[in-house]
Amino acid sequence: MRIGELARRAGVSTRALRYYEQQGLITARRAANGYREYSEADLRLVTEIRSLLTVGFTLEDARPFVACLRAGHESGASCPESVEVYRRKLAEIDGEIRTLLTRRAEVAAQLGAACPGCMFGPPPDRNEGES
Amino acid sequence: MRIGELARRAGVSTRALRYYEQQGLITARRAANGYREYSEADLRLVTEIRSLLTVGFTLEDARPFVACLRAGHESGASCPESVEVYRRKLAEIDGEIRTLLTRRAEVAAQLGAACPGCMFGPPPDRNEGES
DNA sequence: GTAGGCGTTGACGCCAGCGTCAAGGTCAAG
DNA sequence: CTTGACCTTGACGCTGGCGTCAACGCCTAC
Repeated sequence: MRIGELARRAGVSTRALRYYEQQGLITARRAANGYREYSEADLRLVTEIRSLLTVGFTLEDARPFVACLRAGHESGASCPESVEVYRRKLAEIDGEIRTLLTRRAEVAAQLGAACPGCMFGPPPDRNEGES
Repeated sequence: MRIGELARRAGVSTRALRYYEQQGLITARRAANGYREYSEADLRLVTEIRSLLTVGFTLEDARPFVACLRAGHESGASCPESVEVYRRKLAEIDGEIRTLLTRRAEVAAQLGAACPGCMFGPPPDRNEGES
């Protein structure tokens, strides 16, 4: 398939696909006229990238997953490099959550001091986030 | 005082001060030779801006606080516009925390599926963030 | 005079992940 | 032949808060 079809099926823009290629995440066979030609495996790669991005990963983070799929594994997370990225990201997210909780407490304290009676409820509980 | 001294006393770069001025957050009287001249009140404004930025506010968010101080109030948070920014920010932070908790759960689930036994403990609890 | 430590404005660089034109080539349908 | 949908590369724009030159003026000390 060509880039337009891949874009539609993957739910991304053609610009994004060319960008991923430029970043070395995906590659494309070229037809005689210069058009990019993609396979079903490429669709799989792009959907993997997209799902990772939507969870807050960067394109750099996605590299090991793509490499893992390219290496023939069924899941992009089957390789130790991918697992390592997961662990790193988990720690990173935890750090951000802690930072935000600290900020929230500071801002809430300031708001409470400036305007007693303006407060809502408590910070979001971790139970809410679990699906 | 001139820009260098203000920068040292406020703990920011001169570039930052000129940027705040360009954004209309602070203003400076000009000496005969064109040098910016600041007062103690300006130092107060800059420290207010800095403390807000470190808590995750943008310069845009800081505007009402600066205006409040300029209006003669002792605290930048004494004005209703500032309080409104606090409320907005609080809600914003809560949203980000919820997003991160959701992501954390998703990533943890993926990690658990890809590598059973790789998990650490639970997500950070809200009690940790409160000083 | 001159070294050098202060100040001035202007403008590009950075980070990420693209959006959005610009200016064209390709190909099938009518 | 022409229209029009598709494709190509190249390059600037965007968001925020500055860092970092560049090229120059001011002022004091020696």
